Amino acid sequence: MATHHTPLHRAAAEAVAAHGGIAATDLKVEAPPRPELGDLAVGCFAIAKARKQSPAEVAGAIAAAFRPTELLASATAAGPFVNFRAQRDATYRWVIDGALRGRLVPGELGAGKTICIDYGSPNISKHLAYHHIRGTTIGHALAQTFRALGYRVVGINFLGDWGTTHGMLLAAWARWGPVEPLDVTALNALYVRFNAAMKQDPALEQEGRAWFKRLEAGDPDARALWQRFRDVSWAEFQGVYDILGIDYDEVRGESAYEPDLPPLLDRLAASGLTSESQGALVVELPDEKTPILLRTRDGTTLYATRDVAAAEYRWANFHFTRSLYVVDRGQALHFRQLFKLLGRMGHAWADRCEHVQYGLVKINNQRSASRLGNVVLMRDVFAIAETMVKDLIAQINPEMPPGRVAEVARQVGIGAIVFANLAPQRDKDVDFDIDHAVSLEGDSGPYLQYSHARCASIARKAGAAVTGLDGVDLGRLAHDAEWAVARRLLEFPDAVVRAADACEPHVIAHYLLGLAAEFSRWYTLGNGDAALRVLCEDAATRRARLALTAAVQATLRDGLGMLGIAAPDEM
RNA sequence: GCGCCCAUAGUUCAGUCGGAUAGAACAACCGCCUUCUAAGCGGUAGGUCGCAGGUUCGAUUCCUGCUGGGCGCGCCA
Repeated sequence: MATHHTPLHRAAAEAVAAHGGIAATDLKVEAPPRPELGDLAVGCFAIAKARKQSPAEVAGAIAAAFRPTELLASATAAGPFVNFRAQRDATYRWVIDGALRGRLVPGELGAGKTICIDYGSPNISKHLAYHHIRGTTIGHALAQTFRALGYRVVGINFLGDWGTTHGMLLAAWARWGPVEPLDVTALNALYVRFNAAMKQDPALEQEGRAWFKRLEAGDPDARALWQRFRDVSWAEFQGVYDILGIDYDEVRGESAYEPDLPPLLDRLAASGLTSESQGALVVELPDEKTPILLRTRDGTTLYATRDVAAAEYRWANFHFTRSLYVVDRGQALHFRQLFKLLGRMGHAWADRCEHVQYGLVKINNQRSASRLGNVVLMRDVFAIAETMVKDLIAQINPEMPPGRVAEVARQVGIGAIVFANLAPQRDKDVDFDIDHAVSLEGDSGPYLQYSHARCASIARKAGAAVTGLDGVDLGRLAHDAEWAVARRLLEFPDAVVRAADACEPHVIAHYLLGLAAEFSRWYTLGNGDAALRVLCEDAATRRARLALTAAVQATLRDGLGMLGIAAPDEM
């Protein structure tokens, strides 16, 4: 079952389906491997099976019976495939008009649907280390993508601000505090020191647990100190989110669910799901070797307990179509158990919850972890990237005013880092390497931004911006390189929908690389032949090429926006 | 031991709801700045798609086994 997102794809599928035997929505419409074969291809395998004929026979019959339509000019059979050629004028019109009006992607797809996305969600009192970039950028990209498709998105930062870890910090403060001025670096150092000390003296662990128990019991001193740690941490995190352009809809940490936990535990006990094991409260789950723990033998709650409460809160408040947890793969077991538990509690919406997992960011081939202290900070990598871009601009574009340089250097530097984290599939581990993370050429964020800046530069030089197709003679777009660009634009809707369905932003990242490459090939033709430039002599041709350029620019801008990457007009 | 994930060019990665000659980028080599920004473009070279079976008209894609690597497996999150 596939839904087609452009009228051309629908027309091609219908032309084949009209021959009988299969529904248009069951036909895959794709681009042929080589442009000389055609613009859209439909394989006749399924339909041939249904009709008990050979695929080539069916393809031949469909091609022979084909009559041109407003959108499709011709159909030819090539073995088991029917290859269609599009009517170029009509296609240019649909695709350019759609891109200029931001309506290439089906923006009504998510109408009336809500998607909760839990992403980022760092622990307070710890650094935002570089490895946090992965989940943060993937989650933000998904939020932006679903928004573009018309979904109501609730971006949630489920701050890790509760649990034994925070008791340990209070214990560390009691031993070695106070620390002034207080910032996340100081808090993180306390945490690392406490973990190191705990290795020497296991009794410290109990100290940490005792402090968390005091915190959970509402001890005013513990609460006040915890609140301060939380405020200091959030201020730091927010600075980073601002740089990344992230604005959460909900910042509700684990602590927010604390009042819900006693009644939740009562309800679970009453349901008969829970049992006691070695002093802890657990729930046994089908096909799981280990139970899920909800309360320690000390009587304090756990991550899983608060996750149940948070899931119920999200359902009660948002009635989500999907509830996504963008969290690293290491927590796969936890989420599998959590969702099973929600199901056993009778929540029919449990199967709308998805763990959107991603691979590790490794540093020097090691897993980075705050508690070990072997971290590279996100801010430090940002700073390196900005400096690299600044140097490059000084060489390439020395006339750019200094204030503008600072802004663009940040946009491009951050863009490079964000793109490097979004380009591989989620599941892949990525090794941190500064040159790779801040790649400025080849398949990179800056390459996309550069292509966008070139489009913008052409528009600037042309004077008036193209806002519509009135009076534009699209028949002037006669070059195959221009057509190749339009064909690529035609694939944007499907790329966006696929990215959203699979929660895979890299689909968009790779689509944009292809679009930028196609545009760059076209653009470069003008280097050798002035008649092939967008800003050529002939006014009517210039208008048509400007419209196509504007469509590319808009699509790059929109696509980069979905990835959470800025699209500067010059660089 | 059990579970989950990964394995494609020297390197980093696309392609995998089975389908037409497996694509980019980086690195190497050769070209293109009187050029709308060369952060670019063209070309050459580089692949037994980890191994072995199986299903199929057809497998890099699905299934099984194996090898190699990663992660996880009750009181952290």
